[in-house]
Amino acid sequence: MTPFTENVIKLIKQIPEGRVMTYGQIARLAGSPRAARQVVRILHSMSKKYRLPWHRVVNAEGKIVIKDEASYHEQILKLEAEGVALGSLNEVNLETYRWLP
DNA sequence: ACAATGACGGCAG
DNA sequence: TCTGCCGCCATTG
Repeated sequence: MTPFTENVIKLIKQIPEGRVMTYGQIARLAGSPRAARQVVRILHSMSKKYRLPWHRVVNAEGKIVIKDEASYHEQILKLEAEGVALGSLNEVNLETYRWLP
């Protein structure tokens, strides 16, 4: 476990309901501005071991770019359940929902 | 132990 | 403006 990983986990756990963060934003706050992929990896693997709100993390466009379709739909449902309005292309209005720590 | 990969992002062309 | 390539580095096979 690295400090970066811990930071990422902490940040994700801090995201309130009804808000979202982007991968790049998390990477930046965790100390590695270009390490979005690590955030992805951490989310992917850690969400299984820890209970992380991974569904509150979207890409820089506010869209969900997950490969696994089951998880993709699950994320949409969870976001809607928390009050996040999704566009016709399942995109989040980051101006409105982006969480700033 | 080593190589490939991965829910992305930014800069270059 | 839009497309594509490269960086990033922990985790997984």
